[in-house]
Amino acid sequence: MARTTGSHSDITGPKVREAALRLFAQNGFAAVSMRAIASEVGVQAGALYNYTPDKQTLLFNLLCTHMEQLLAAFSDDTSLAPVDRLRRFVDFHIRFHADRPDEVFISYMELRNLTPDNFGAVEALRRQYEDRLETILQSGADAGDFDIADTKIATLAVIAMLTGVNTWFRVGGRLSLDQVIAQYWDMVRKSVVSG
Amino acid sequence: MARTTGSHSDITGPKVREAALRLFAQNGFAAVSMRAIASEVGVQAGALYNYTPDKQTLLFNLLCTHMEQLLAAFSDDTSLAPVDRLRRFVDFHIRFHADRPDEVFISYMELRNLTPDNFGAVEALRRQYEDRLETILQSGADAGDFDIADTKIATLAVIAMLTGVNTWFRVGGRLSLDQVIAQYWDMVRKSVVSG
DNA sequence: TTTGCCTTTGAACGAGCGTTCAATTAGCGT
DNA sequence: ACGCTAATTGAACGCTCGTTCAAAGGCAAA
Repeated sequence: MARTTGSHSDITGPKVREAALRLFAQNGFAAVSMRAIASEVGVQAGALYNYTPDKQTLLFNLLCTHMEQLLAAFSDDTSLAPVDRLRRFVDFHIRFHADRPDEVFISYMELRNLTPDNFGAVEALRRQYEDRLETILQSGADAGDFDIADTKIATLAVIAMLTGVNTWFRVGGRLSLDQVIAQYWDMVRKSVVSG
Repeated sequence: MARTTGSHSDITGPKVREAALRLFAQNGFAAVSMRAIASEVGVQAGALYNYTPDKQTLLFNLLCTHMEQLLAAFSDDTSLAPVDRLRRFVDFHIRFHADRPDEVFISYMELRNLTPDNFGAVEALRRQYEDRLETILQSGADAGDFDIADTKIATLAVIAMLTGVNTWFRVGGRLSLDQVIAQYWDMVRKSVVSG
């Protein structure tokens, strides 16, 4: 049985993941050494291997956890009108991603550093998230509320547009998050509603 | 005077840049060794240093060249109506980027591997390109053709949406490039025109 | 106080890294 | 045919990499 009181494991474990997340986001997976992560945590490199079998798995767990939290955090409300479901999605997506810039960054930048198996697992989670939006767009198209030539393309277009916020938005900048969300919602709504 | 006929320099030089571009796009700058590039070209690693002072400059030149070609390739026609100028921009952006997936990829993924000076230079070029679009949006807003709360945000939103095409579009896929452009133009137009 | 396990250290491993450079090759101008 | 020089080789430099592991440390239970 693992020790609880006085165990460093419960402290060091999260610190390892936090340091890896920050450093991967800042410098890129390939450019961050295990020694650099260990130094950030305050231990020697060898100690990291109590918390991850290897560097690859460390990255994979960060990406997987992020995607799972993303999926768990959004719940569609199919009783609403499609336009309101879409509004909720836009609001959620921008807020959730603005809260987690590092996780979002590595989720887009470090996919190629995953082994094929790990990449497949993360891709499947991402596709699940995209499907949530596509379902909303399809509902609106079926109801005649939306005018969309191809819902798959519209899904990817909207997500790309919304996720782009993360490349420039900073808390305390010229615009508040609410202002940003308002404008993006205006653009997204107009881009899909029937003309 | 450099030799021309029979000189390997004129052959090896471009081959080095092409190999570096492909490998950087495929595996990431940090994960590609000079020996890997040399092997792709068919020379030893030392020979690369006839064509670049170092690995960093090799990356910088690829990004710089790409941005300069992008700026040189698009010319706005201010005599057209704003909506037509915007249509031309959307068409150009998607086509130009779809033609150069590797260049676009490294231009977004490898910015952080540039030294601060080199990063600044590439960023300045990128901002120039963004300004081209913002000018168009501003003209349309001034003329009352567009309804845009903040032209800077709209600029970034549109570019993010359009550049997102590169993450999934493949020649020979379900949709032709013309079909893709048509739908993106429809969405972009609706997202900015007066409602 | 002793026992026993969890945690960490610190050294070591083989490998690969970017870069340099003297020596060699090979082809053009003469 | 020869000399010149651009182009390339191949070895070497010092360094960092991910990972392993025997040894040591430290805390809880007995």
